[in-house]
Amino acid sequence: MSNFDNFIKKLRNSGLRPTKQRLKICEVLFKSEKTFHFTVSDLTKIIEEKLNEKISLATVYNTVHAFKKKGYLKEISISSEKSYFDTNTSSHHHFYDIKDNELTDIDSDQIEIKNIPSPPKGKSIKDIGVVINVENDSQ
Amino acid sequence: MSNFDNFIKKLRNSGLRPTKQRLKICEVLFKSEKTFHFTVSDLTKIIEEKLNEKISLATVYNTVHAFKKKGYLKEISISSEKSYFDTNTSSHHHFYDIKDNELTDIDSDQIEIKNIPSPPKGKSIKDIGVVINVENDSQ
DNA sequence: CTGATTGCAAATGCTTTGCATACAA
DNA sequence: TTGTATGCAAAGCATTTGCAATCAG
Repeated sequence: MSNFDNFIKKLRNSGLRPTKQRLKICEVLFKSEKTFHFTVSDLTKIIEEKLNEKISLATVYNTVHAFKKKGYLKEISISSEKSYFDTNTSSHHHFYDIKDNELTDIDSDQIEIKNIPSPPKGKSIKDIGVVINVENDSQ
Repeated sequence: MSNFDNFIKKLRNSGLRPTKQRLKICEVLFKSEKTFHFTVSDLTKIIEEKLNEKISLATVYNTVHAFKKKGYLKEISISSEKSYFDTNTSSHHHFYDIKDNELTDIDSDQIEIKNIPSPPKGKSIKDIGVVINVENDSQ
């Protein structure tokens, strides 16, 4: 079965109509096994430059949010300047290069967090995110 | 010595002229021992409502950035929706209530992180941030 | 057909900029 | 006096919204 058919199934299964635009975006995001990080503007650029297609910005936002809601994407809040999305939706952490705006994944089991303090009264923990800010050695 | 004089010294020491606006903002941010989190719009509102003063938005941004650069404030990137600043400039972590947009500090030594993976080649660790997302129990 | 989706342009919200005016030293 | 800082309005940018046109089922 081709990727294409998989994407159609994937979308159908979650109640999203497999439109041309959504399939294009699937192609960019989920074609490879490799996960990656992107901003909406990255994604738009890829669609325009690599695929030579034009999808309305509103639709890209729309789709990214739909995919996020369906759990195909995760939003990462690391920089106040840029809003990143991650095709790796499993619980994991990140290295973040402040200068280069570059994200690298860290497997969840690669880091051990001990002594997690109890959350404020009446609240419970939903998720833990670790960001390790890094910088080039020589500069 | 009054707070006021302290603020003047503080500003002078870092090469910032102690203007009326900057002193007002110091008053809001550093009067109490307690540290807190705020957005620029929070800060503007406090100045207007509590102090009954009017400081131009541009100046508020200006000052917050100047204070950040001088190390009097820290910027926290937790939510892609809001940009928070923290009067607690020591290395520490946060609980974050996604629904209420509420931040709570966690002391740095309250959490132990083990097995910190080595950073990408040629980069070194500058800082580690842990965000524990929480949610109200009953909803 | 019929509701979902798209695309455009306008609107929003936050932040920055340019520049004349006011201020601190 | 001289360079800083302020304040305003305009500009920028990312994101959202409204709505008519289009598409999928």
